[in-house]
Amino acid sequence: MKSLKIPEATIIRLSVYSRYLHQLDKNGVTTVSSGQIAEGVNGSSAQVRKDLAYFGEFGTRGVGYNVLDLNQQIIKILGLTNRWNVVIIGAGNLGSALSQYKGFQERAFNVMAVFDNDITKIGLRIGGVPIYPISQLHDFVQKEKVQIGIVAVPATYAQEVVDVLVSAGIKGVLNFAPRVISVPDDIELRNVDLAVNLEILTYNMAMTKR
Amino acid sequence: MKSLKIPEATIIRLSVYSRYLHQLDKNGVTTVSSGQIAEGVNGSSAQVRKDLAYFGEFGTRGVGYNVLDLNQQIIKILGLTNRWNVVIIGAGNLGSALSQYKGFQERAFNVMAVFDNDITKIGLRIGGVPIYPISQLHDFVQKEKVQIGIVAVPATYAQEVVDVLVSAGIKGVLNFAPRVISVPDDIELRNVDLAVNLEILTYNMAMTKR
DNA sequence: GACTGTGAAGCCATTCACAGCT
DNA sequence: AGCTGTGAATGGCTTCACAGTC
Repeated sequence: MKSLKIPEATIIRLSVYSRYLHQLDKNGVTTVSSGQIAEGVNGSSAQVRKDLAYFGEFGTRGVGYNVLDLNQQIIKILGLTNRWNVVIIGAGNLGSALSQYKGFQERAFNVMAVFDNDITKIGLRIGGVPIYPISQLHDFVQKEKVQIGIVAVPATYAQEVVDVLVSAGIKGVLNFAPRVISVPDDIELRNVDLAVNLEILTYNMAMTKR
Repeated sequence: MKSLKIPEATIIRLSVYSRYLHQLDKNGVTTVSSGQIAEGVNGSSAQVRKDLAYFGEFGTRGVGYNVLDLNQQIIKILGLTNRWNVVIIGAGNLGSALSQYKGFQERAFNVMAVFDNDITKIGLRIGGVPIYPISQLHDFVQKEKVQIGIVAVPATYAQEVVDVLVSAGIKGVLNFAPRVISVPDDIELRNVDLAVNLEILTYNMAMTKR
């Protein structure tokens, strides 16, 4: 493996390129240049080439990139050639929305179950995904070899839930609770804070007003 | 105005500090050091001090920061002293979840209405927030002086909806649709792509396996 | 003694510019 | 002629280390 340190920003962009390439392919486009990709995703052509260069030489000089090949390569880089087993914890509004989110299924994610401790919800299904009690979370993760847990519970319970996931052998956590979470070093953790995103927006808006 | 260019990463962290300070305050803590904040948010103390130093001198040498004062200052920096009017477009799962998301109300955001073009939903309310037809979006934004639009419609309609928002005089857009959106230079745009977040997770997980 | 505020150093990411291929 | 791949230059963010203050 030659790669050593790849900027996270590069990975984010690769994911965006991938979606754009998929769109191009659907429109019957077979070849694309770094300049065209840049235009499609609001970036620069040098940036696109640099990002791809971390992982190999996917293009043809004088020509460009083959849309399908390139997308296949990116999908491989992102680790999406095999599907991932996912559980969602929290059957509230956000958890329900995430469990039906088409974008997950379309990429390589199987949402296998939702867990909640509201007795009235247990046994129900959200768009085909069953709801189980949190007491079964640990065993389910272990038995079904779930690799990713999406946390959509109130902030107060977030750490507690993550601890259960970790003890059951989860490998990655996507946390939507607005709370700082601790996990062991070998567990991947990403936080999505919806309010933070709005606040960055307002900061910029308040700024430009001057 | 002395500030010229503040890293976006700093703004994101300020938002996180703010939430942590709020939590400290609720626990009765009145004074805090940069080191303690760093510990609470998984950062470094130097980073905390640098972030704050962009905007002024809020601490006392040898002592630390006053929790309440500092949080007040950050809230001011983030532009959250006045409340912002927000509309959500798309009454699907995600739009519904967002419209009831407590984190928005708790900070400075009024979710005034949800818009959708599904006739069966018009007139209903999602947790107190009314649903109106998209045909009324333009006039509502204008009349109610809505500053922020949250886009939670399918990717195909996202640009279309944003165009309406812009023409009605919106100032900021938070886009959840997995599609690259164009807006004029004077409109703030932020994208939250849920699938991208999962994909970064899988990239890192696939990496560490080697 | 403890902790902030900050210049300087170090590190990382992006942009530039061009050599190399088709 | 057109476009990729990449070393070099630039710019930006983070970390270090310490002077300044309480």
